[in-house]
Amino acid sequence: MQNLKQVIAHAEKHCINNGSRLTLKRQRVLSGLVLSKRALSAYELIDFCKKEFGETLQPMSIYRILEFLKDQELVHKLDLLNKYVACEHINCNYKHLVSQFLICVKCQKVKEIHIDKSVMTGLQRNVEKVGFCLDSPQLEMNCICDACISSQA
Amino acid sequence: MQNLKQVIAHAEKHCINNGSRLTLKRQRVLSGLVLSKRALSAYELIDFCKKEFGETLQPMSIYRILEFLKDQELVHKLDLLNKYVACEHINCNYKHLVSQFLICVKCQKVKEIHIDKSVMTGLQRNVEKVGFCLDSPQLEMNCICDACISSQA
DNA sequence: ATTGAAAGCGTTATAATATAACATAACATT
DNA sequence: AATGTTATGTTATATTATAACGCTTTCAAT
Repeated sequence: MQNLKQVIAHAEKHCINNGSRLTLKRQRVLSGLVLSKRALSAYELIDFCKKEFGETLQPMSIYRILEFLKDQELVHKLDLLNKYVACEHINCNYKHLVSQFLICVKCQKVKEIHIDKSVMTGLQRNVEKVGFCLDSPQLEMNCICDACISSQA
Repeated sequence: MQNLKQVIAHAEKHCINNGSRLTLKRQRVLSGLVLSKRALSAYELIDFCKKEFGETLQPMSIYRILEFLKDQELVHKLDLLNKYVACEHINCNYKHLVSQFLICVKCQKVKEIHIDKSVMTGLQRNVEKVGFCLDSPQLEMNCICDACISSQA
C-alpha cells in the first residue's frame, strides 16, 4: 500500500471519472478503512474516525458514505462479517472484477484474491448439479492468516 | 422431507443419544424451521412459531434454543444471512460432515451440498498460495434456485 | 422421598446494528 | 439569482443480539 495521500488522490480521480465527488467526509471514511488495514463494522469505523481524525460521524452518515464507496468499488462489504474493507486494488487502474475474500477469523485481516477459473468452473458445476445457479461469484471464506498461524504455534 | 412427527421423533432420539433433551420449546422451534422450508432469522422464527403454534418466545429464549439446536447439528446458522435453517440431513442417521450452503437470494430457500473433494482441494490451494489457511470449509454461496430461475423468464 | 447440581427457562434491561423520513446545506448549471 | 441535484444533518425508530440475575424443572445419588 502506498501512502495515504496518494491513495486518496487516486480515489478522488476515480470518482470524478465516474461523475461523482469524493467529499471530505467520504475521504475520511475511506482513509479510516485504508489505515486500519482490516475489516471494520460501521460503528467501529465511526470510533476509528473519531479517534484518528476527530471526525464525528452519525450512523446515518456512515452508512450512506459506505454505500457510496461501495458503489464506486472503493470498498467492499463482507456479508460474512457485516463489515467493510478497503478494496485492495484501490491503487490500480484496473477494471474491477468480482473477487473472493479470505477473512482471518482471528484478526479480521482480509485478502482479496481471484480464484482460478478452473476451480470456479468446478464449483459452478457442483452448484448446477442440484439445479441452482451461482448468483454472485463473490465468495467469502473464513480463514486464518499467515501471521495468526505463526503466532498460534 | 418426511412428516413432521417423524422428524421430531428422530431428532429427539438424536438428542437423547447426546445426553441432552429436546424439550417442547425446542421442538417447536425446530418444527418451525422444518415447516418453513427456508432460512429464517431469529425474529422471523418467533413470528412463525407464534402464528403456527401459538408459541410465544422471547428473543432471549429463541437465541438460546437456536444455539442448542446448532450444537446438536439439527440446524445450521448461515452467516451470510444471519439466519437459520433446519439441517437437510436431519432425518439421516449419518455422521454430519461440514456442508456447503447454496442460498437462493430471491426466496431464501437453502440447499445443503457437499462439493467435490477435488474442487475443494483446488480452492484450498488457491487460499494457501497467498499464505492463508482455510479455517472452515462451510462455504455459503449466493445463488438462485431452480424455481426462481424458471419464474424469472 | 429428599436433596443438590445441572439444565432449562423467564424476565428485564440494554447493547449493537441499521434504516426511515424529513429538513437543510452545498454545488453546478442555466 | 433561480433551479435542480447531490450531500449532509437530525431525529426517531426498527431490528438484531446479549448480559445479568433468579426461579423452576429434571434427574441422579443418597
